[in-house]
Amino acid sequence: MTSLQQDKQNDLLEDLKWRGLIAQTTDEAALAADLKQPITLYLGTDPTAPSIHVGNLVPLLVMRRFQLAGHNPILLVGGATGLVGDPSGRNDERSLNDETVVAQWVNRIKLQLSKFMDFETSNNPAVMANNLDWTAPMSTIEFLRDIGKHFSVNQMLNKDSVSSRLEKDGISYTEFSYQVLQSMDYLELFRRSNCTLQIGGSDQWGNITAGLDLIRRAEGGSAHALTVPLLTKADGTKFGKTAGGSVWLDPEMTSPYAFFQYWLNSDDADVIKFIKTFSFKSRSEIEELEKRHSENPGAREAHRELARELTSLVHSPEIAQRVEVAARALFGQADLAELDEATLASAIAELPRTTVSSQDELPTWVDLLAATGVVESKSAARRIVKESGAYLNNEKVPSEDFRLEKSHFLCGKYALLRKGKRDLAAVELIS
RNA sequence: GGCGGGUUGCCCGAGCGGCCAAUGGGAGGGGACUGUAAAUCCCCCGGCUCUGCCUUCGAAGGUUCAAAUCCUUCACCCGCCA
Repeated sequence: MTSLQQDKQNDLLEDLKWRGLIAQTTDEAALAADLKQPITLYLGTDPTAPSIHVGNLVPLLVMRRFQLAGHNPILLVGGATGLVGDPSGRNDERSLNDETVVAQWVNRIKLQLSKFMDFETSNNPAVMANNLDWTAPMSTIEFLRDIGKHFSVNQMLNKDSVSSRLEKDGISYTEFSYQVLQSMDYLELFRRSNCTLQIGGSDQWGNITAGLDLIRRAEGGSAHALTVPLLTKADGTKFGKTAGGSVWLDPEMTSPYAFFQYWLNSDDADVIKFIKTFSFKSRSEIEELEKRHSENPGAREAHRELARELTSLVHSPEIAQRVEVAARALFGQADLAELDEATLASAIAELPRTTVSSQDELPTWVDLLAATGVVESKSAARRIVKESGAYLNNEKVPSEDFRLEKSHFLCGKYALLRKGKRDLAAVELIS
């Protein structure tokens, strides 16, 4: 090993700590010692939706930091556990998803996860795994004799994810068993790949340590756990959620424009924490940004950097560039009439939009806004006008029955609808 | 299997025959102030062909001039007993 690599590995835990990315670990000194050599570690993600969201990104990027430091990452997708449902962090029973649906989600999520890790490097390429591969073939008898025998129900009941549910509406046997399945994964990867570290969100602590117990009982082996804190926001609302739901990585589910805007609109009080969590900038770069941010938060330099870096990472640098230019063009400062058609077209491409035919009588502003899907109903659109939050090409819409005219279309083609300060949509006029 | 309690709008939760599109809180939305922040204050928050009309209070029937509110059946959830 080169001395450079050695430095990197020694710095890893320190760097994670500084970034606030460690909630809990098993014996930290022992972990630090083990990390002096490349180790194999894994992160599991269950397919509970067709896409992962920004919350899933937190431990995923920690995995990336481990790979950059020379360790061997295994990304596990929960083809089996996703069929069962993790009770952790939930106060009610999940509804079961259809097997074929979960299988589709597994494939989509694999694809998404793979973007964040290097599978090609000769040193320590990332590996993908699916726990369905070893869970599905196992018989009930094997499960009960070889695995179940190592679990004490008393201990299982004491896990927070179970006990909190027992105090409320109860828990099914299915979800109660979840911790056993996840433990089997860790055991399997320990045996197969000498995987000795599992990473997860802090709600996974119970499931991970259950795995450590299983490894000890079944193999007499020892391994580590490292959890990442649940990311919180200063205003107490959930990280990664907007009015419309989660912020997804799939561009069909959350447009890159909306993705960029999510970060750009971060609370001042959160932005540095987010940068530490997600950014691959160096410590000194981040400290410099933090200084500039506290001197002049209104300039939003840190916000902008965060939005750029993450949109580049998740989508692409080209897309990041495009949505930023679009936002600049559309956000008020510039006179819309002065934008050339190409700029306008590419900016509008990022927005929710609808089309109207120039043959027909042009609809009202209310009808059009509803058609773009920015509001749920025409009543909602009317309310916006009534409350004077409605704009057409940055000019206030005067009345509920305000109808568009041909002259409103910039370059003869596009009209920009706005609801409130920052919710934009577009109308395209087609012949 | 028996007995009891419950199922109300995005969430929590009042209402318990007419005054109910349904109190209150949270979330969400618009405005003012700002910086496409936060906090604060004001307003809104089922739908529509919108001074009126239509559809909602687990589902389906019924009683009544009138039901979220009463009755019947069904479904699901929770508790206690077997």
